[in-house]
Amino acid sequence: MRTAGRPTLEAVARRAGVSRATVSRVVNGSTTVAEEIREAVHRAVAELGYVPNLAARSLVTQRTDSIALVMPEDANRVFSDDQFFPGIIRGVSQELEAADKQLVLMLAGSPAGRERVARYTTGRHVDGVLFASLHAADPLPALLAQLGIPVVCNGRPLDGAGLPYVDVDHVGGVSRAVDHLIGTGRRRIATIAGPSDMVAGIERLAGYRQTVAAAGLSARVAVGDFTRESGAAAMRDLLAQHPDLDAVFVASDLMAQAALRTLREAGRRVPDDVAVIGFDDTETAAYTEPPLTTVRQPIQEIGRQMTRQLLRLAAGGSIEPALVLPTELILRDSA
Amino acid sequence: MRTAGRPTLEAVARRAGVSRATVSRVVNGSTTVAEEIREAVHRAVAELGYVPNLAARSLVTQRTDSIALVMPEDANRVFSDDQFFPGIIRGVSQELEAADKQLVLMLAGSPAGRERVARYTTGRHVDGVLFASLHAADPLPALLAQLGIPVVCNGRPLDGAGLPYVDVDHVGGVSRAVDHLIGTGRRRIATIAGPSDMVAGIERLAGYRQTVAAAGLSARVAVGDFTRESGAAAMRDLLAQHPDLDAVFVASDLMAQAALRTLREAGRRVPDDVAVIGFDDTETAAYTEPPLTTVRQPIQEIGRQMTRQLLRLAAGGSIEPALVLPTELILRDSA
DNA sequence: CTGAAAGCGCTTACAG
DNA sequence: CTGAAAGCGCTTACAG
Repeated sequence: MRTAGRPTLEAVARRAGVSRATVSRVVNGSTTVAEEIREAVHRAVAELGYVPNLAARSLVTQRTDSIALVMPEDANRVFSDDQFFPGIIRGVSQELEAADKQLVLMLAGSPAGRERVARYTTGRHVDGVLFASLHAADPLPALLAQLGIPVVCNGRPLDGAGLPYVDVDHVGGVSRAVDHLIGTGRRRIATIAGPSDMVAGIERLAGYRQTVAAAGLSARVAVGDFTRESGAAAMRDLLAQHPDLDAVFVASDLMAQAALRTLREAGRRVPDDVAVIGFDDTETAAYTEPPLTTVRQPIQEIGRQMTRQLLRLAAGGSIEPALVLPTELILRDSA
Repeated sequence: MRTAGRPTLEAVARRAGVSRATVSRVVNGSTTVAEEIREAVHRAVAELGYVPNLAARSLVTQRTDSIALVMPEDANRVFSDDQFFPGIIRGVSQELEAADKQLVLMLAGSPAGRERVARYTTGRHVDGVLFASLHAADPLPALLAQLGIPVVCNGRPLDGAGLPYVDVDHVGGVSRAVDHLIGTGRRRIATIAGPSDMVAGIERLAGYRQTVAAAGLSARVAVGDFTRESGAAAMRDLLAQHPDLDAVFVASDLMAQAALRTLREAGRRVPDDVAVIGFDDTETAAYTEPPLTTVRQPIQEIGRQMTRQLLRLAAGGSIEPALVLPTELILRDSA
């Protein structure tokens, strides 16, 4: 690729008849430059089509004006039609756009991917790192934080390292859902839980357990991994083991959609025979058959808040160690 | 943020008792370094936890090892549960990961967003630019190409600038779909087209028109913009204007899903009263009610091919100006 | 308010 | 095979 044509600060300075320092000041919006000089510089910039070389700027400012969003997941999971990660990306983009920063997206499902993330982020190529999800006690976030890189996680980190995070009120949402099932007369309430190595899986299951227990009901649990296939398999298991169930709380909309289909195939009517409640309130929920009652979590807002926290941190400010966003029960036809 | 702790090449050189040049060679895998010196350097790197500063490297190499994926769309469109963009992102990520490059994601739905993209990409912060979609005769890709920045587009650019692109065989796919409808006895075949400022919208409509015309049938057209809401509205229009229709080819799965629901609400049975065929074959298609017959396009493969082309271009190689991937009719229950 | 100069952390001809 | 030196394109104290 050519470097040839691209004008540098130097060229602008010559053209405007000023020093490089002055051009730099004007380009960076310093107000201490005389009006007419500023105009001359702007003219030269326009005439030459000057655009600052960001690598050079980064080298001296030690800032890159970009941040990384790490998704420690399989590409399959991230870009199935699960709306979770896209929602996070969208929230992050919005805040970043407002702050005029760039988004570097990093998938890190494989060991090689994690290696790349570590290398890249510790290489100071970004001003901070956002983790879109976390599995088990992933050491990477704490490692980065230790190297002085600002880090914010989605979901409370399970390693207890005290990193800042944004999360939602899983337990409150689930218990409202289960209470709704109980309140409408259901007594044999099962759950399809999320993965047990993720805080979302753990907490939603805990919410279910404590709510059924509080009502004196027994728990019936099958476990999925938030994918549709796992939801269908879990629903089949539940039907086999607890053929008398009359309701199921499913820890994600996608798994719930699969559960609805499995129930239909098994000849169970929803909600007449079995009531179903999901979790997420992604767009899919309104288009299932029947439309899905679900616990809404503000996915996009999670992305936005994480980003705000990170930018504050990167700017040297201090932030609250945890932000917990509310959840809400959305009633449709499935329960 | 601190610069303090981070070791530089200089530090490694001192520790290993060699020059910076030598360290640089070892770090970059040059083979012309004596075995024992190389080992000493590696040891020093490990002991110090040295990671190259990428901005400094970029400044001299004029490469950034990252590429931008631009989505000139509303965030709404990109991250609704339309699987199109996520599929592209996924394909791009995979190829980039293999090439050890970074992905910078840029939404550019708004004028301000487009401005940012122009500034950022012309600022040489990336080695090349991928356009995930294009509207009307967008001048941005040609502008970048003119500045010497490698560009590859998804879909044939409508400005006729001759930029390299990757696309799918829209017309072939659609005509197979419409022929299938005709072959199964449908005669009053409508279409819900995509946006008329996008090549995918234009070509799929053209494929529909020429196939019904070839069969001596008349066209019934409503236009959507690939979102579900637009699909529902278009379906209502079609029912109002052509209550006798017995089939509809819908230019995207998401619009088709909405059309299915609208038909159901209108009391039409699918496929008995009205046959429906979509386009995309995203995961959603298998989960609609009834499961959707659709034209599959290899979305992820589009992303991969675009990326390969771009990397070749960025490496100074030459590429084919156009790559057209095949489409395939997937039969399910809706037609 | 403006400029000369140093320096950010690398890579790469060029000698030897 | 290795090192001294120049240079990539910026920003920022420091003087004046």
